[in-house]
Amino acid sequence: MSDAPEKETVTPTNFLRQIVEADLTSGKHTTIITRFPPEPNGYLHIGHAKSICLNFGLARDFNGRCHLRFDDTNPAKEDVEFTESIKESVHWLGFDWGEHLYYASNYFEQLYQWAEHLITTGKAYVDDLTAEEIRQHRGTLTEPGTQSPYRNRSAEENLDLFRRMRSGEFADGAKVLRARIDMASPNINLRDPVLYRILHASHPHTGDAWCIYPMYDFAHGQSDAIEGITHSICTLEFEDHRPLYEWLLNNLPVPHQPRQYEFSRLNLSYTVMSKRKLMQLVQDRDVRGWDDPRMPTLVGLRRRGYTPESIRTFCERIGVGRSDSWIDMSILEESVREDLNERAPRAMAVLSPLKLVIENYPAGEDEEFIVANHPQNAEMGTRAVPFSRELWIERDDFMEEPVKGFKRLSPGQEVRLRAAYIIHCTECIKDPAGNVVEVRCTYDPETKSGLPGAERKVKGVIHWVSAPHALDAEIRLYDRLFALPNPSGDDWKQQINPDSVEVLTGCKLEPSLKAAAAEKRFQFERNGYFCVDMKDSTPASPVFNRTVTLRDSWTKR
RNA sequence: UGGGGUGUAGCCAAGCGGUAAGGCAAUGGACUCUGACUCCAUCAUCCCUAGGUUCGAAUCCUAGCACCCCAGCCA
Repeated sequence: MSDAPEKETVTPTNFLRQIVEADLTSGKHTTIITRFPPEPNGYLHIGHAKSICLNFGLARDFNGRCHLRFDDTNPAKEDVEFTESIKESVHWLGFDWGEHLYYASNYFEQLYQWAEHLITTGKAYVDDLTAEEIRQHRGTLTEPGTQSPYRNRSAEENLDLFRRMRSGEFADGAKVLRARIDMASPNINLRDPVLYRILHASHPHTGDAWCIYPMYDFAHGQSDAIEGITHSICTLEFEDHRPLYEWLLNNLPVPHQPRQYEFSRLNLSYTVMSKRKLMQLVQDRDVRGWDDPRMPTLVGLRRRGYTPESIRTFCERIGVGRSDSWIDMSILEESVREDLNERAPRAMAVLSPLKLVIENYPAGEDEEFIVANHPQNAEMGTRAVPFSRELWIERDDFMEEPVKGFKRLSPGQEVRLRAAYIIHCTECIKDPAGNVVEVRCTYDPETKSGLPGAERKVKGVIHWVSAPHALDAEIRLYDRLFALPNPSGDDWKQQINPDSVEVLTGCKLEPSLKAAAAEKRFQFERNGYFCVDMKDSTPASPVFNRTVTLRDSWTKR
């Protein structure tokens, strides 16, 4: 009956969606097939999430499919450790490749045959030049390259040599197979690119079956062709490779002609995204591992408390384009807040405890308040929160001499204890050094939360935890990993934010948090969103990670 | 000084010759038993610059300028 317009979730368009739409309506394709092709040499990060959401999202929205393909052509750098983690992260993010799990290494035999085909047709040759010599012959950006003296070997000789390369006759680096294209091409990728190199290394997936391995360029397009990929989407730095991608497809009897499209990779402020740098942070112990909650890896974000939904929302919001861009961290942060605000049950936790004593509350007595788990969603239920004469409150919620605009507790002032009573501060007690160690106050029994007539307005509301009932916990406060928006240069590690993690012990939690399961997320009222650490937390000594703070329009001033 | 790209608000990003969507950030206000949430309002006479075509240009043309990528037997 409502006239309210449907709240439709519009997926923002982008040039790739338009291409896919056009290809489908024109009949160029009846279904689309995309792929996400990680190299198993590291953990997935938020930049990969952009690609995953793009590729799997396109397939999902246009009733196609998306393959997960490991681009495992370099056994020197790859490891099974990474393939399991990658699969888990893709699933965690919410995508499923179904039966379509592939490895480029599954195509090694076919690729080899195609290499022989190239040799036979005079379009590839075995080169004996060293890596250094090949580099010198390549020319420069402004000068053409020069031909290798081995460039004009006969097809028969090349075939013989290539077969002997395969059989293991030569040492690493002794020979390579190169495409014969154009040493004078202005596109350096076309100056007789290396197709195969000798690598006497055991492969995580093919074992010792091979001692020659195809280069990326010789594996990727053909793998796309074998799988029937219609739209092969990669990042901008591969744009220069597209002529080579197409040259190979045009010169080989492939079963299908995929098309490559490029988009700009994600840059996120205050963090780093390159695998090399992430690896270095882990190896140098600047962080506690790939899943350190400060890392932009998916395992790190997960441990930090980010939800898969929030990361998908983030990827939708930032869009897909071709211009270099730096996404502000606040977009990622706002994406989790939005998700967690709706889904995280509320609880009270005091991070930096200050004792508060209610002088007119009978000693030794206590009571329970039934508190809603979510202020806007009654379906999330209620919980019992104990109250007593001695409470913990946040140190920051008391100021002996309040600054202008301070709405919390100070001598002579009153404030509401969330879900409980209004209290009036009488005095504070200090240690010999002058530090406030205890706050004294009185309460008004008539103002008990929920009581008729208890809605008297007070300027502030603070959270609290009953001291005798409190649970002790460790809480880890995380902040951005780097102090500068774009950590770069040789001294990029000098730019690590020294306060990127602050470990608080002796924090006080309300007792309902006792049985919280690993990864369970909460909003600690007025403090932020927190989750139970999936590795270090135990029922006896709980550990929480701060995912993100609440927006704060007060301390900002 | 070769080749390939990109330039729309502080950060992203729609726009596809008919008179600048949206999000994040920011600002002001309302509401509030979370200084949260929510809500309302403000935020590009202008689209890298300069010319040109056109009744009309961010969109087309020309010439510049700035920035990014490419010289791994990495991907």
